[in-house]
Amino acid sequence: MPELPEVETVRRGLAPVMDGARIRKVRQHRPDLRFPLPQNFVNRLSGARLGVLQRRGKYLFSDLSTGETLIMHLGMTGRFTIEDEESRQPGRFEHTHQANLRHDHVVFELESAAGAGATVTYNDPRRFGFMDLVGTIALEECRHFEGMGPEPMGNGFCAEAFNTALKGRTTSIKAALLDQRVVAGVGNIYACEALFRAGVSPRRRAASVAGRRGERLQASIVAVLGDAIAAGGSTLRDFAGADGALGYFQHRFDVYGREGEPCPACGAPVRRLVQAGRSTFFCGRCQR
DNA sequence: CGATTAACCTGGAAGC
DNA sequence: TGCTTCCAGGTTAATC
Repeated sequence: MPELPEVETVRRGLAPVMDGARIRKVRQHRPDLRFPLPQNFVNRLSGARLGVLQRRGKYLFSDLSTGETLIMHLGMTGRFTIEDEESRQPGRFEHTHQANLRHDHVVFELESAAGAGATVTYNDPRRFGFMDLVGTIALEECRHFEGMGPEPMGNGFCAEAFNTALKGRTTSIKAALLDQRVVAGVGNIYACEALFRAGVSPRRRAASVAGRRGERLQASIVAVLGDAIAAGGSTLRDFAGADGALGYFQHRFDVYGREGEPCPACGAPVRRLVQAGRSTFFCGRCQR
């Protein structure tokens, strides 16, 4: 469920206990998530020291002292909980409402450089998330990262590159934004929000956006993601931000989930349509 | 070849 | 109350 801002918020929440920590033990409660967990997953992790937790698109990853890299994806409903082992107190990265324990699939028991213990639990009811171990040397070419588009908050994402990626595409601009090869990390919510901010119709052919509209849309993507990250990541349904507070950025969505409500810019009712099997929310008057 | 659709799962909300 | 239907922030194999 989480898109780039939420994954970045998760990264920031986990980093204090994961960066540089040693993995004492891993508990694996089932053989698979979306995919089978790697062979000997527990043994390949146990005893390893974690590097710095990083993010690429909607993926989290951390190098290990073993020469492998742990890659994690949250799917739609994946989330992490931190518990402080010594005090038995939930950490600041606790869900607002109790997660169903039967969906706690992987538990990392960690020990910081200072010797403090912490438990990081991965919970995922729908199991669309996954974890993988790949050789660190071949990380860029691994099946998860190969072909992924530029990081929207990085130097590689500029209007020129964005327009180039859109040229020749006959699919809708909405569907193109969801294609991780065009730009990494944008999902259904922020695709809708970026299109609204840019005043671009979600039904427009992607190729027809290249140009002035593409420049505006590229800037809108950066702006809306930046706002969401600054707000601590949006929260919706079963996802809680790093501080556990629900209802953060969700109140600031201009069009997503607001079918029938007035457009914040012109007052016309926000409309909903289905594209590529996903709901699109937009203003038919502001977005052309 | 690119573009769309169906499928993977569970749980919560809405409708009857 | 209980049952049914629809919907959900993602990805990808299968199909058009």
